[in-house]
Amino acid sequence: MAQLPTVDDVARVANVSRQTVSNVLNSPAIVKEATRIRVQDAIQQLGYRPHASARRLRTQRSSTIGIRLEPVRNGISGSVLDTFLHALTEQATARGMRVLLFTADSPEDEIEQIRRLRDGADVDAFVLTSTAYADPRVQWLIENGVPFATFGRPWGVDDTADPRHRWVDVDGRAGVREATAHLIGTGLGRIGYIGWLAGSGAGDDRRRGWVDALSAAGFDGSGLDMAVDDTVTGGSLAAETLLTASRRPDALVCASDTLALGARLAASTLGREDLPIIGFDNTPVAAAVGLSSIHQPLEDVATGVLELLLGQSGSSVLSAEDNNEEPTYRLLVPRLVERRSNHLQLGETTGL
Amino acid sequence: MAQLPTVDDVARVANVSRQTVSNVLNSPAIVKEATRIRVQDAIQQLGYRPHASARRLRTQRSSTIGIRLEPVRNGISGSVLDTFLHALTEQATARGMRVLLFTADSPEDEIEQIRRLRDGADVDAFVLTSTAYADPRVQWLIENGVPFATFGRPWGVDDTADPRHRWVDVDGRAGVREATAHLIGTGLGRIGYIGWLAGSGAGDDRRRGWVDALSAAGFDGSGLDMAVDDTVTGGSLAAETLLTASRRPDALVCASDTLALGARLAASTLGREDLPIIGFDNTPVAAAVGLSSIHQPLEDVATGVLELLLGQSGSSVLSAEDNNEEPTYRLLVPRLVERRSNHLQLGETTGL
DNA sequence: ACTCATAATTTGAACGATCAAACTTTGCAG
DNA sequence: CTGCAAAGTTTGATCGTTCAAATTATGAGT
Repeated sequence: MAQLPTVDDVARVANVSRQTVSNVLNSPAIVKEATRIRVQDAIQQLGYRPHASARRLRTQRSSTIGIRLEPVRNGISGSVLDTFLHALTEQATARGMRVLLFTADSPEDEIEQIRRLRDGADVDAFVLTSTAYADPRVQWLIENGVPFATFGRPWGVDDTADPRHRWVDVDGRAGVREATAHLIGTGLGRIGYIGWLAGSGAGDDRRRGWVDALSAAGFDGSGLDMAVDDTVTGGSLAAETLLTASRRPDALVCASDTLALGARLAASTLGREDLPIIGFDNTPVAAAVGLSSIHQPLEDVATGVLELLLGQSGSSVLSAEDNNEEPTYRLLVPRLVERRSNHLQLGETTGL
Repeated sequence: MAQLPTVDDVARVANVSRQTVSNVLNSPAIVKEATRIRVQDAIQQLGYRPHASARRLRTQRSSTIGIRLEPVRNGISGSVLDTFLHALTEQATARGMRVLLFTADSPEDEIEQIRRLRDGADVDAFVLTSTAYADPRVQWLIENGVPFATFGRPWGVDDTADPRHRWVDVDGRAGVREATAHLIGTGLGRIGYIGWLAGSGAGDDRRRGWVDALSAAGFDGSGLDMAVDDTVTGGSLAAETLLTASRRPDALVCASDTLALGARLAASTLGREDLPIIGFDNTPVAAAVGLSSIHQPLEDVATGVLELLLGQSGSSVLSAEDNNEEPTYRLLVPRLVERRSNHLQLGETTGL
């Protein structure tokens, strides 16, 4: 295999100097048009592409974003991070940045991996997902002056306070509020809620949305909510408990599609195929089974993360210090996707 | 922020030359023990880490593997690639390699992206997933001498022929055969099969496994199989058709968990909660719903891919030419994971 | 035609590491 | 104590690019 062409090769063919070739690539405006065209032809002809490592060495920028790939967990909602990662990669590439993966066993290990990648000048900025109360990673990154942005709020601390923490999040509370209000709007009165155990930022936030909507409508939610692990079985058991209690809900809102799927299965088993159920995350599973769900605008999250890191249109990482009075966070609004249960659809198509 | 320390800084502190520091890092054996310790102390003290781009420029190796992140599709099986990606990243890191993501709209675009990353010397080798009949990407990579390995066989061409194509795959045929034989072993005679439409390598292969097992047992499969799109609805409709036909199956094997989930829903609707159903991929959804499934050893696939690319223990990419008579492919055997349907479990726990 | 500012281009140095070759030290046989 | 190979260490060059400063070309105003 022949060596890859270098700036010098291009310069020779175009009859200019190294630097002019470099200028055509990096600041075309300062090169005379005739020269620029000549150089571009030479680039085309030789199939030249700048050597990424050489450029990075000289500019002291890696143009690379690091992100941890979380292990596949309970899993139905795994597609959320997957979709986000896809959007992030796509948009980062469009801005001339690369996305590098790493894995870690724990927050501490994640910090260690971040340190490794940063010290090797491999990565300019990091994107963190799934932030928790008093997240140790966030604290470490701020203290060490490493540029980063998170998909997830700084739960626990005053959300908007620290401009050194740039974040994007989806307003789960508003989403659940809307979903609950929607059900109320269809004439239903007893809307149940199945959420996660207390203590997770996102979980507590979503539950508040349900409370909001009920009290706005003047309804009483007592005895209509459950808090369980984020598993299908958890959702099933919770739904079963609610649906066999004295005060039965006539619709359910769930903190995740996982719970919603469990609830759907339990409801069907109890002969309540028609029970309206709304999940959260709008996963492929929800789409497949015909569950309504609250959709997070993940592409917009990716856009937001990149804008906070790189500025409106830039392609190099801004340091956390030089923010120009812009807000350093974005709170996006999710939207409800309505579906009819596949159980019903199945019955209908059977009839044909 | 202070500049990161360089080899020269370490050399100064340890009272040796640049090169000795480099040797301590890259070939510690040739450095006298006393010196080595002194240098290592200095490295520790300064928190030195080699500048990745500088090293890559000099060595002309990026130590980076590129992989395309596919868009989230129909989706239940999305976790397969996710899990594989996680395993690959983890094992690659352990071998001193990085994993860089990219996206593409089509095979042609994927080739274009690969070319971009290769020409920029950003990536040493590529890992391809989801190979198809006469895959254009494979052909391009071979012709252009770009090192790569695929998760998926070279369908269509003689599997083992071309040593320039290094691949790892899971023997779906054997998996389905085993699953079918297992059902036969429990005394069932009419095992149905729901698979994909003809024309996909993996799909046709899996169907053969079902045929294998039936003919080995001397059973007749006619009228017991269906070919549909890989969707939950597809699985539902197929199962419904089979279960309401004159010759009804008393168990089902499916080409994916997606189909299996659909089949499970349809079976339950038809009052056949007890119908044994086996899916493929062992996704979180299957685990959640309590579906038996055929599990692909994705960690072993990642190990295999890296061994084919880097050799048994190396940490730099081997060119496709210098294979030492080793086979350039691996066909791994999946295993059946048995579960009892959650519908049943739900009923049982209700009884308590 | 002559300034002189500005545009356009070129040259030398540097980024931080490793390679290859040169040099110095060590250890052992004669 | 000398010679000489092997072990250990250092020096100079280089990877391909961009930065900073120096140089040359262009053109408007007098």
